[in-house]
Amino acid sequence: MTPCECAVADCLLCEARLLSGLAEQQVCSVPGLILRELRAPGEFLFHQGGPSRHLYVLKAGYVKLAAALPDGREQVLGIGVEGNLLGFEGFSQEVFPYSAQALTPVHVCGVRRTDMTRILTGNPKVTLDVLRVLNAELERSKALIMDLGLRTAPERVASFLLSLLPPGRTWERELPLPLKRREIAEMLGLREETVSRVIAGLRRERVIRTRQGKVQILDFARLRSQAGFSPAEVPESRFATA
Amino acid sequence: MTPCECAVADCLLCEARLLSGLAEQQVCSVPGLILRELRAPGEFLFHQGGPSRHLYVLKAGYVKLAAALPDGREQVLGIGVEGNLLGFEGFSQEVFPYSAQALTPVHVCGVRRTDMTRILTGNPKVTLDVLRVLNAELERSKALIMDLGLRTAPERVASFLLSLLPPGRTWERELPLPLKRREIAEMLGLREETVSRVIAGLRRERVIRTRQGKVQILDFARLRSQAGFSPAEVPESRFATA
DNA sequence: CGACCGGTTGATAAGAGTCAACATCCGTGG
DNA sequence: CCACGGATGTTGACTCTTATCAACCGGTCG
Repeated sequence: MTPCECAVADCLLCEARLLSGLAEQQVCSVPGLILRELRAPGEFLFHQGGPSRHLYVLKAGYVKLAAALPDGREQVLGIGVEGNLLGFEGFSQEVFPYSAQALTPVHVCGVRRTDMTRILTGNPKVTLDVLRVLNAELERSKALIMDLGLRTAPERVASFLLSLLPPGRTWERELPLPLKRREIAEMLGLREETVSRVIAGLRRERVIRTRQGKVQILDFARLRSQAGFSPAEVPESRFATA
Repeated sequence: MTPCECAVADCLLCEARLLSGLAEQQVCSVPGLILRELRAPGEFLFHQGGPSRHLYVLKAGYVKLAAALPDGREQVLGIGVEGNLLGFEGFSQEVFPYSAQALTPVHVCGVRRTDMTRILTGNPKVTLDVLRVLNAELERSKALIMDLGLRTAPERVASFLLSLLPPGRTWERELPLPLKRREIAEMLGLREETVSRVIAGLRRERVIRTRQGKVQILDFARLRSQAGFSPAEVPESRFATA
């Protein structure tokens, strides 16, 4: 019953038990089951098309999830944050349908797919948690679909900026923005130049302030109205889920 | 152990057992647990923003899943087909984040959310199945994101048409197309007129043939190349999952 | 028959993409 | 410590795709 050595609270995996040898023990303490990995910015956790032998739980850092078309066009499908499951689609498939690349120093726990199946079947509670996490991910995907399908460029950028806000907290603070213009564009189905222009506009209008990998929202109301949300509507955070 | 009265093979729910009173019995045979519903085309299974008291398993028919922005713009998020879970996001939320509307006569089984939790905790196997279905849905969402984020109008339409193909089967046959031009447009982030023009073009070029709620693919290779898929790549069916 | 709905087509406008130049930031090495 | 070089970000001029507005066709159903 020693707490998991990685010492992250509420970890899906750490909560799970596994019958190994004689006794039920915490998953984390079964030797060789969980591999803890550290990745530097730019490094890949896995590649689109590569064999999906592991699933990951993201413990710390930001990860870019992206898929490319054969001609090279790339779409950022989402940003993984602390607590997210990565490569879970590998659970029912042989190859990863997209790549995961560290944006910041990243800390993950990896589990072999086969082990994960065992863990899941033996831990209904964990499975329910996984269900919830997956559901949340589906939500985020649908939100991105809404952005791409029916918002204009300025609306998409505004919506994106709002999605940087952590759930409960209101704006005020300076927020980390681990994506380059290029990557924001690839996420929003726009071009780098367009994103730059829109952001420049927002800056001119004193709606936001940008500073080197950080953004500060100065006029929350205006940003929200520009994003096309209803006055009351609080856009669920699609980014900082942590 | 009487087979489920709805007589659909491989139904997630029917496979599940539930401890009710004294004995474990099939979920379907517990009176009052499953409500079977029949909906006419145009009718809603549930509304965006409405309270999510039930989850549904779609047994037969097509269902349109769509969400609207406060200003009325509507995005079709996907098409539900036989075997799909509907309103499952309600599992972790109080209100449905989108609406579900029958496109054809539709047959669903509904379960109260609270009952579903009980079913899931007691049936690890079912939970794994649900996981897989949810995963598949995530895939479909990501595929739509790819369409919206980096394909042009003609590419989107081609990609959409290919997504009508059932998984294993090759083209040849005439395929059902339960969506109006308007709805295709709402799904692809385009306008009715644009979809119409692109389809007209494909028809002129003898790539497809259209006839009253049906499409026939005449030139599979050309359609696939127009969609921007790699030569080998078979686009996973995002539509007729059944 | 006439109204309505879904679909098609045309002319024009607007939004975003493209290409190209330039500005900034930052790390590196002299 | 400063100067250079590459990567990132900004801005401008022009182009092209797709949206918009409008008319029209063909079927269906009162």
